[in-house]
Amino acid sequence: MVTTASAAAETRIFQALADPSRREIFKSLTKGEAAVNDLTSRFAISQPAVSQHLAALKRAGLVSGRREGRHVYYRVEPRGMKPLIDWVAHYRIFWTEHVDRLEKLLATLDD
Amino acid sequence: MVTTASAAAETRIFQALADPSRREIFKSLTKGEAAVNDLTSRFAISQPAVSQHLAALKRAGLVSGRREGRHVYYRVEPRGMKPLIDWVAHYRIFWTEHVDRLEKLLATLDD
DNA sequence: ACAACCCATAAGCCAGCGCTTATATATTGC
DNA sequence: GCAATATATAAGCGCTGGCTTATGGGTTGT
Repeated sequence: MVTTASAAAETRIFQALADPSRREIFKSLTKGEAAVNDLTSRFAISQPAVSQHLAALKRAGLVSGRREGRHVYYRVEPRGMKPLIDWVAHYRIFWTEHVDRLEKLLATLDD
Repeated sequence: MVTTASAAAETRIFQALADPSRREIFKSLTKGEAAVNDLTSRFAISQPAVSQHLAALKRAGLVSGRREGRHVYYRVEPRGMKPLIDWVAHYRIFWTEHVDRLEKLLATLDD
C-alpha cells in the first residue's frame, strides 16, 4: 500500500467525517463561526469531547480556530474540502456514466 | 445526537472510505470487475483481509458481489456513491461561494 | 492579585478496527 | 466420492477512537 501525501489527506478527511458528532459540529459551523462553548451547549457531549472533535477537524484541514480573548472561535475552512471534492469528482464521472446508462436501460425495459 | 437513516448511511460510507486499503480496492474495482483472488494478488494483505474490506464496502453500498462458480466477482455499485455525492454537493455550494470570494479578494490585493 | 471563565490537554476506560492464522463452506474436475 | 480451489467466517491480538473526569494554562473583570 503506497501512501502518498494526498492519500494521507484523504484519510484524515474521510476519517474526520466518519463520526456523526463531527459531521454535526461541522454542519453547525457552516452556519457561522462559533466558540467552543457555543458548540458544547448545542450538543450532548462534554466540552473536552467538543475540543477533541474540533482538533480532528482541524488536523483534516476542515476548520480553523481563532483566539479572541478567552474564546476560541472556530470556522469552516472551505479550501479544506478540496481533497474530498477532488476525490468525489474523480469518481463522479464514473458514477454518472454508469447510472445514466442504467437508467436508460430501465426506461427501455419499461416499454 | 439524533441519528437519522441517511446519517447512518453517510457514516458507513465515510467510515468505509477512511481506510486507505479500502479506497485502493475500490479504485481497483472501478477499472473493472474482479474476483477476491485477483484483488488479493494485487495487494500485500491476506485473502481474509480483502474479504473483510469487501464486506465493509458492501455494507456501505459501494460494491456488490456476484457468485460465478467458485469465484465471487465484485464490482462498484455506482448508485452507492449517491449519499456521498449529495453530502459533498450540499457543502460544495458553501465551498465555491467562499473560495470564489477569497480568490477575488486575493486578486484585488495583487493590484 | 484573585476569582471566574474558557479552552486544551492528560489519563483512563471500553468498544471497535484491521490484521493475522485457523477453520468452515461452497464449488469444481477427476 | 475426493482432492483442489475460492471465499467467508471465527478467534485472537495490538492499536486506535471517542468518551469521561481531572487538571493545567491563558484571559478577563474587579
